[in-house]
Amino acid sequence: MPEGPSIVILRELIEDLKLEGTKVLKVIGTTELDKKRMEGQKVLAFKTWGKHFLICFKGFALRIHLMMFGTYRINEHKKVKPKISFIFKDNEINFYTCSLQFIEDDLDNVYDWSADIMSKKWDVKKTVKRLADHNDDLVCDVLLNQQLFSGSGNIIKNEVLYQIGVQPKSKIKDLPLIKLKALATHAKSYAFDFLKWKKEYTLSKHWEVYSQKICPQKHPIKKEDIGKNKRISYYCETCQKLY
DNA sequence: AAGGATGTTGCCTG
DNA sequence: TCAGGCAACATCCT
Repeated sequence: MPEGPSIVILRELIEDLKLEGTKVLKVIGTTELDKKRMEGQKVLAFKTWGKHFLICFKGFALRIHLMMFGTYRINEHKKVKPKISFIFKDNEINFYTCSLQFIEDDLDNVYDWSADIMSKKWDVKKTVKRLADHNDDLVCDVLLNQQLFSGSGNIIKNEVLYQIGVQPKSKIKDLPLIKLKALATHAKSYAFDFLKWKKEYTLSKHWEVYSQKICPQKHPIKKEDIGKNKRISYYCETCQKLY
């Protein structure tokens, strides 16, 4: 379900309901969090930061993270009980298998909005500069680093590395500047292609390496657990260079 | 139809 | 003491 673009789709769907400024009438669900706290409160805004979906109330916000298996339903529900459900006058929003957390601080203190690849504030030049602090990191790890590429996940990581012709095990310090720029540029452009394809239900048709057995050039694809978190990297040893 | 995976946290161990 | 490893969470597609 969730890489940054999927969360943007969720936000857009909810924005269409025009619920900002209206009150939550009831909050139910299996979560242990204080649901009463949100009842009768006006939603000031729905925001996203990378994979985080944020419901803003006066003085606090609820952070919803769909993790690996999270789902939601808008004005529908699944058979299983929701983790949390927001009942409005004419609408209901249900979230399943997600991680929930209240944020008490001002969101501007908590989040660097410019780190979100889906944000207008996200910037190639600035990201390339920031990469200088990650010289010893593998390129596959920086693409999962939510402080640098917030919203990027394993699909975006693998597809971007194929697009720029770089193997996941390459270290940042070994990449020529042009590849660092390509890394940042393609991360952003692929995230927006992801958004477009996801809306068309054609995302998986566009995968060139992720979950594939051969690359577009008909070479075999390697599948290997690489990096700090041992996430799966799919890559082509021929089309992608090891620096 | 069993196995794997779009993610993150926090505990345990050496 | 701290970094690394790994379980836990829980669902759906292949």
